[in-house]
Amino acid sequence: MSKRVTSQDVANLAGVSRTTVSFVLNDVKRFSIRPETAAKVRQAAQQLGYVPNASARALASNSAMAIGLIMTRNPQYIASDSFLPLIMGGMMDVVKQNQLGLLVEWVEPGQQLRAYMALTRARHIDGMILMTPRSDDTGLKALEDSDIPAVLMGYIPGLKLHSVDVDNIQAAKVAVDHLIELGHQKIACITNAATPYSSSSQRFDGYKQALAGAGLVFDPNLVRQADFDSHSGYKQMQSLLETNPDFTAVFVASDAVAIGAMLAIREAGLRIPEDISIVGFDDIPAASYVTPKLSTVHMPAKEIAQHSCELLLQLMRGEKPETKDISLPTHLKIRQSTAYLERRP
Amino acid sequence: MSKRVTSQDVANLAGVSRTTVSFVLNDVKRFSIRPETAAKVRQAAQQLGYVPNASARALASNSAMAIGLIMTRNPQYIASDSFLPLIMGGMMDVVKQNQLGLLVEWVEPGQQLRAYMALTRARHIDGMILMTPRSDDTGLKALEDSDIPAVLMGYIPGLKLHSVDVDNIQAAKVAVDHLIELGHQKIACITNAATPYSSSSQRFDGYKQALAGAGLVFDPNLVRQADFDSHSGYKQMQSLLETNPDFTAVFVASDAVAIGAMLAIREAGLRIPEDISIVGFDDIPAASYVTPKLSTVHMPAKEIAQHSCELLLQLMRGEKPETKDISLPTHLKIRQSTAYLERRP
DNA sequence: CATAAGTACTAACACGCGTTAACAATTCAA
DNA sequence: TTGAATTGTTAACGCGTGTTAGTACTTATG
Repeated sequence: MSKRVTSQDVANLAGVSRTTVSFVLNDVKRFSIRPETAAKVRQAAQQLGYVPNASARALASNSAMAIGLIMTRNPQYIASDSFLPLIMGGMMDVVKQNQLGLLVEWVEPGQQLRAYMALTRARHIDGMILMTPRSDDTGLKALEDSDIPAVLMGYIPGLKLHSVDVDNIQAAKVAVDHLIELGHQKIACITNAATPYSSSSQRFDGYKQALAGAGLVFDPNLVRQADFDSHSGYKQMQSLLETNPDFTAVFVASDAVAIGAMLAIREAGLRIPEDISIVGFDDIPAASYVTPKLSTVHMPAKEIAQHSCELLLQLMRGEKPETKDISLPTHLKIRQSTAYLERRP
Repeated sequence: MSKRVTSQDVANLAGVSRTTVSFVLNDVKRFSIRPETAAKVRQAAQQLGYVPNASARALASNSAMAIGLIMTRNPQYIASDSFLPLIMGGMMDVVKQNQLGLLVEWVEPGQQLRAYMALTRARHIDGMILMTPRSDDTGLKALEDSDIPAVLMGYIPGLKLHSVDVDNIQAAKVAVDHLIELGHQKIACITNAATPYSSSSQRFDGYKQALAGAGLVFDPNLVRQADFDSHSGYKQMQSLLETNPDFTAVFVASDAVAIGAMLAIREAGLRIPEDISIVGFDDIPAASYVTPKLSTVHMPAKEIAQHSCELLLQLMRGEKPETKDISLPTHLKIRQSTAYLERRP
C-alpha cells in the first residue's frame, strides 16, 4: 500500500534538490539555507511522512546510530535473570534520549571471539555493552586490540577495556562484616555463579577477606557454587544443610539464589533469622517482598546501565573518558533476614 | 587498526569478480559456480575474516534480517517486569536460530502511531512484535493497513493483526473457580494494570464470569486496579483491607502484584491461606519461592515468545499462517496460598 | 559444420543517503 | 566598473552489497 518515500520525493515536492533536503533535515550548519527554503522542505517532509532509511543512512554516514547489548549466558539463564529488566529499563532511558537503537545479541559461549569481530565488521552497531563478562573469555583480548567502542558491565582486572561496576569485593565484605558484627562465627557462602564470571569470584573474595579480617577460619566445606537462579540456590542450601548442620549464617552472592536458599532453610524446619541469618546481594525487587524481607547489598542497577550507556557514547564520539573504570557505590540494606546470634539449644 | 574488509577484497584475493563472491557466499543456486572456484572464494573470505556489512546488505536486498520487540510501557514499568527475562530468553532462541537481529524499542505512550510508521519506514527491521498492547492504541489501526509484518503478544478483539496469547478470560475464570470450589464467597480482585491493557480487562472479565457462574454477586468495592509492580499490589491490598475487612479470598491478576499484596496481608496480621486465600497469574519464578508458595495460573511465557517469533517469520516470508490468532494453553498451579474457607471467629 | 544450448563468470546498475566540490546569484570593497 | 567575498543551491561521487543482463567459452544437436 504505502510506497516507500525517499528524500528525492521530498525534494521534488519542495522544488529543491535532494542535497538541500539532507542539509535541512540534518541541520548541517556549515551550509546556510534560507529559512523559507528550510520551511518548505520541512513542510514537504511532514506532508509525505518521510522517514529516512536507517540502513542507507548507516551506510553513507558510517554510523548506525545503534548500540549492542551482548549477553554471553545461555538463554535459559537469561530467562531467570531478575536483573535484566532493571538493566533494560535503565538503558532504554539513555538510548531513547540519544535517538539510538538497542540491538540485543546473545553470543554462544565459545563463539565469543568470532562473534565480537563479526558484530564489529557487520556495523549494524557502533559500539557494544557486554553484560556479565567472563574472565576466561578470549574474545575480550581481541576486542581490546580492535578499535570498537566497548564497555564491560562488570570489572575484569588486567583488561584495557572500559568498565562500569560496583566494588564487589568491598560490598561483599561489608555484607559479611554485618553478619560478623551480629556475633556469627560459622558463616557459609553460596556464590552466585561459576568462578569465571567476574562478579562471582570477587564477591567470594570479599567473603574470605571479611573472615580473615575478623580472625575467623575459612572452611571450604561451608562454600557452595550456585548458578544464577533460585533453584540452584535451593539445591546448594540443601547440600550445605546436609553436611554442615552447625553454621548460623550464610552469605549468598545473589538475591535470586538467596530466595531459593531461604526455601531450603524453611523446609529443613529452621527459622530465618532465629536459626540462620542470611544476607543476599543485588537487591532485586522481590527481596523486599519475601518473608522475612531479605537483607542484601543494594546494586544500583539502573545507574550501572545508564553509566554504561553514557560511557559508551563518549567512546563512540571519540572522546577520552576521565576514568577507564567507573565504580558505583553500593550500600547494605538491613532488613529482616539477619539477627544477633542466639545460642541454639 | 583493522581495516574494513569488503567483498571486493575477497574478490581480488580469490581472483574473481565481486559478483561471484556474492553468489558463492549467498549460495545462489540459479547460477552454477565451479566447485573449485567456490572453494577459492570461501578460502579467501575465511583468510581475510570477511563479514558482510549489514547496512549495505539491508539496503541492497531490502531486508534487514532483524525484528523489533516493541514495548509501550514506561521504562519504570519495564524495570519491574518479571516477565521480560522469560520473553527475551524465548525469543533469543528463535532469533539466533534464524540468524536474525533483535532490536528492542520503547515507544512512548501517545507517540505510537508516529513511531510504528517510523519504524516501518526506517527499515532497520523487517517486522515487529508488540508486547502488552493496549486496546486504546490508535497506532494499531494504522499498522493494520500497512503491509508491515507484525504480531501482537496479547489478543485484542476486532483487530486484523495476528496475535499470540493465552485465553485470559478462561484462565482467570479457572483461577476464581478454584477459590469458589474452596468455599469462598467474598472474593476480591486486584487487576494487573490499567483497563486499556488487554490482558487486564480480560482477566477481570474472567473474574466476573466466574462469580456470575456461581451465582455470586459482583461487588465493585472488592475490586482494585494495580500497576504492574509489587508496590502497587501492596498499596491496593492495603486499600482493600481498610475498607472491606470481610473478604476471604482474592484473585490478583499478576504474580508481581500478588507478591506485594501478600506482604500487605501479613502486615495486617492476617495469615495466608488461613485467613485469606490468594491466587495469582503468570507463574513467575519467584512465585514458587515466596511463603507460602503462590497458587497461580501458569503462563507459557517462553512458548509465547517462540510462537510470536515463528509467526512473525512466516509473515515476513510472505506465507499465509493457518490461524490469525494463536491461543496457548494455561493451567492452574495449586500451591500453598489457597485453602478451604474456615469460619473466622 | 553451423546452430543451439548450456556453463562459468562479469560489467553495470540499483538501493537511499551523506557529503565534497563546484556553480550561480548576490553583495561588498576598491 | 571590476574583482573579491559571501550566500544559497546543486551535480556528482561514494558507502558495500544484491541482482539483472550480458559475454566468452565449452559442449551437445541436427
